[in-house]
Amino acid sequence: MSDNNSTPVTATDFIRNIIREDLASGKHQQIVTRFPPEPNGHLHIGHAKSIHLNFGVAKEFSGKCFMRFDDTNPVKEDEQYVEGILKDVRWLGYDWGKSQTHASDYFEQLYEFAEELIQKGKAYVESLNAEEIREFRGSLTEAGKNSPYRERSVEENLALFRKMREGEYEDGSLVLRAKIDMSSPNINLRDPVLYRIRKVSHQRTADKWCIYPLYDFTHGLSDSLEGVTHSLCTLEFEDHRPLYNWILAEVSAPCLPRQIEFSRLNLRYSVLSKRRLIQLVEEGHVEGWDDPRMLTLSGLRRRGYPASAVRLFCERIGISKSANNIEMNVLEDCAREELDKTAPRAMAVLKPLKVVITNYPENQTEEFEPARHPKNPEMGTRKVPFSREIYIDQDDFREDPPPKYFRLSPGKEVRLRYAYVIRCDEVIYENDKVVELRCTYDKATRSGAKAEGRKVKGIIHWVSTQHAVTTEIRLYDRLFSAPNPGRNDPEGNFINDLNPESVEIISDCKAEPELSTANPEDVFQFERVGYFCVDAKDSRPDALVFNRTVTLRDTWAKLEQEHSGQN
RNA sequence: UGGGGCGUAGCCAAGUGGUAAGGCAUCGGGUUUUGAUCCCGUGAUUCGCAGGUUCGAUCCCUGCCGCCCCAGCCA
Repeated sequence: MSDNNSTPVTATDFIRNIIREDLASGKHQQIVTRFPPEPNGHLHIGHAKSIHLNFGVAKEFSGKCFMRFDDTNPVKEDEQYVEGILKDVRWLGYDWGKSQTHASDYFEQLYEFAEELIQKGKAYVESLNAEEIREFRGSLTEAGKNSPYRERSVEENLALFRKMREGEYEDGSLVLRAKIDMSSPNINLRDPVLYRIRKVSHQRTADKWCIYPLYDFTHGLSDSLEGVTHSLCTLEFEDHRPLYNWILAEVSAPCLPRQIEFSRLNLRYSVLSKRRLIQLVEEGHVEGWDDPRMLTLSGLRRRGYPASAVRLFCERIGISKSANNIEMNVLEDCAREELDKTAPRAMAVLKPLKVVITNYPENQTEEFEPARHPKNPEMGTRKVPFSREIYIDQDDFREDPPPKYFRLSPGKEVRLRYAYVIRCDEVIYENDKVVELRCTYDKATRSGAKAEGRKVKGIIHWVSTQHAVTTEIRLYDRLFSAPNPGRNDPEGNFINDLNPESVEIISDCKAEPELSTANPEDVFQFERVGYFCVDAKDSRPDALVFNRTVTLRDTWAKLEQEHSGQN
């Protein structure tokens, strides 16, 4: 968050409870956390949960949070992701100060720890190949077997390991393994691999190394080196905790952080695994990582979600260890809540229907000056021109109105927001299609004037045709049409569950002139319709493009749907 | 059928041996020149199931059921 006020500690979850106890008992004077992404993809809303937890907790308890890149696998990682990740975390509102680190910063120390393990007879160089290692590992129900190389002498192991570092062996020919217990019921303890040979250049250390440590060896030691007190990660690492603790106990690690696991985020009608996100991008189902339908941070941003809405979302879903499947409307509602407070209002007609006000003078124009925000006068006012010809939305007219339809229909009246009450006198057709409405206005009903006895229930938005700005609007909806994409496919193929209507582009929308000066990422509430932001990539001053962030709540649509559902 | 977890309202989620917070959704009602916002009200005789301990159990014990994770030289 950009403000410097300390956030009150209001959230209560099992992790914060542990931290409070550790602080109260004096176990820790200051808490230290870390957010450790691997630079091999972009951040999504699931990462936001972790960022919000790690940075949030550090801030709440006046601690510190490291921004650490877990870059131990150069074949998968790329420096280009680092920049994107940093940008996303910053956008979300977090600041790591000078505490940006890389696991690769510790390669030399990690190597020393590995030698220490060897010296203690707690690690050995393995000559079995990958397939043999797998076979020797046993299965979920069968114990593994000791490798024939398990009892190599310390001297031999040391010599071999040093030569591994020197580059004397080929990729995959040798690995360093921890010597723990091949019959452990926890497979992670069956002599896990600690180092492998990869003669590839690392994005940061270049060709300095040809052996790289694996996650289990690296993570706890990096935590320890940074003085992390609480190492927060997701549930799938629970089984790794004994190994995490084993490594820290066996070497002279500076401190012993406590790993605590929480459940990862699942959101209905979406996929969040990195693998699936990559597939969506690579197979072209979306435009890219920042496609507004993607729940990546860059996608949400481009969609128009303010960072505060994402933070609010993280706040609402909480932290626990139980499996969860959050309803999409929770996310959407967070956007509404934040945007309602901050978005200036404007009128825009998505699907224009021409209306001629027959009793309004031909060449007359007048201006209304409504507030930009109904509850926030500091946001000022805007000028909205009115004239004889206007556009209204096709949705706001029905030839044959259903019950409780408050909008325009033949012979009926509505109020034009901020302007006059009009009555529909005539409907003009062209090939059986309604193309124009002829209406008359009542001058006495001018906005602000007293017009007693005129109770017009319906209020619709409009735009003066001669003053309108033509824009493109992209109506986005959820990317998937199934609550759990891939769930009902035998192969788990989630592509079939893509929502074919996740985007509708309409190119001739009409907006009030005020919008002509809008800048990329500006968000507006198009009154009665929804929240829209200026697309950061495709919009140009003379050819505006808006993305729909989220619709307004629409009780009428709900009502109508219920009625039609009954028929 | 090895190991590790989880199971409190539609969706999240606190909680404790003493009689079930809160949020979102829902459904009512009020305000409103956005069918928006806002405001008020609304749901668990019950905490996966079955036993047991106890004056008393969601919380302790036993058994059962369901779901998730683990056999990368990925993280």
